[in-house]
Amino acid sequence: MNTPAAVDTKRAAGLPRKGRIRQEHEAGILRAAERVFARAGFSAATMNGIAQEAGLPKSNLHYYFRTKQAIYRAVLTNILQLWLAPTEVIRDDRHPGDALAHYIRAKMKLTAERPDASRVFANEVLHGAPEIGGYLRRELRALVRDKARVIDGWIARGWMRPLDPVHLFFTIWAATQTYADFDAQVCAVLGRRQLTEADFERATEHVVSLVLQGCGVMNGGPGALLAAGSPR
Amino acid sequence: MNTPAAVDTKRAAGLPRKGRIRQEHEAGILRAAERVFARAGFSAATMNGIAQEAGLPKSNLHYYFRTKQAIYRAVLTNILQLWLAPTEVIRDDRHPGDALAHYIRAKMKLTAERPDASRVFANEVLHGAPEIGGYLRRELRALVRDKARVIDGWIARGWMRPLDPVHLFFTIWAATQTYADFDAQVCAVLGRRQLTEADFERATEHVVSLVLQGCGVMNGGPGALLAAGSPR
DNA sequence: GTCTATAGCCGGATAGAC
DNA sequence: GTCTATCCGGCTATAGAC
Repeated sequence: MNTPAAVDTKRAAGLPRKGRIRQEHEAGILRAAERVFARAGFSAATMNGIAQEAGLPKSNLHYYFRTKQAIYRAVLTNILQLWLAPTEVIRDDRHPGDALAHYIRAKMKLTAERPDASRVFANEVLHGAPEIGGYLRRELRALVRDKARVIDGWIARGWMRPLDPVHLFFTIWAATQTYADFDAQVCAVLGRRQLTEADFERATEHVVSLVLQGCGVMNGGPGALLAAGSPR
Repeated sequence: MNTPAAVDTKRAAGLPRKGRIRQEHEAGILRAAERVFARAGFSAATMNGIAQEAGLPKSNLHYYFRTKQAIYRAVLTNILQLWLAPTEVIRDDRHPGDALAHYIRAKMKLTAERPDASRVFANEVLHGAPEIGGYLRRELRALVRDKARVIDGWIARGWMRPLDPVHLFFTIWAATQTYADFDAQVCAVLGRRQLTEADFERATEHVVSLVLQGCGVMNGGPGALLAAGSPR
């Protein structure tokens, strides 16, 4: 929605080209909105709250986006692109120990760096994905089907034990995103006020080693993994 | 809040004993509220919606619970008890392959049978656990500490590989509850309108085998586990 | 204990001056 | 393009008849 491509589409349709100010304000609004939606969810989030977070008067928001829902949709569109990019490393010219470890690390990095994005997405799906349901049924489903075929290839070559690749994705998504979405619970149990970088490193190595060993692959790239799985 | 103990407390404090009608209506309201809060979250849920779901006029709700928040808290209290009960099987007179498999199956059974409870809990934690944060920091944290000690004992006896028991809990919770909380995403990817019993069985065996193998234990009780590792 | 009517507030959206 | 003032609908909560 904010990409050059989208701008060109609008221009082709005869709408005015976006000025620099407009682009900057729209981006600022979306950043603010992501924070507010993450904290409050869609309905408890207020235009006032977003406006304050963005440092603009409320009615200015309505100038750039017609409705609150339009802002929400734009935020989700940004997130979806971010979310699926890491799957790129899952390709059948790679070894699963390498590819899966990279994938999990990339997902966990996103979780650590963009927790608000994760929470907005979680909230949307938790309430039935009213806005992005179609996207999930089309693009996400097709993507998972492709990647599942790659994993089936690895299994056929004996590089990992037989398992259901689709459920493997569910588990990886859940295990990584829980550190953003359920942050409050994780902090409560760990006795932290907020998660440190060290916490995230520990969490990452935990998930990587559990999943790799769970899949029956144990050479996870540059050494780091074996530390966790050595005995036994 | 609805237990006999709570009633007695109130009586001791001089408040009127709960009549049968009152108990039934309160229970009906809480059941309805769980569904509505699960679908909409706290703020988008309306007293009107809960009243309709419960088959009562709106103002009747205010007779039994002073505020919407009071209903919400009562719903959460019920859920918390439900949620922690399955940890009971994690005791050091059991073998991890047995105990962990039972625990995961119990959690997944709850997820399948009480998805709304899971979603209300998820929504609460996702938004920073404003109501149950104290409970999580005290009771949940203490419980996890105890159970982590049990798992450390299993590791010391060589019954499973060394890993961080606390993060293991995070992973198990995430991997099981995702089938309720992210139900919309799971359905979209699987191409289902809603998850069948067979889907849940498959998911359960997937999580059990991934976690047990990931923990380096492979004798999971009465045989059932090994089936999951067979070809698809 | 139940229900109707309504008070009172809040938030999204808009009109229109600058 | 920006901002103030305001409308309007919907929500929680309560008052008070039955």
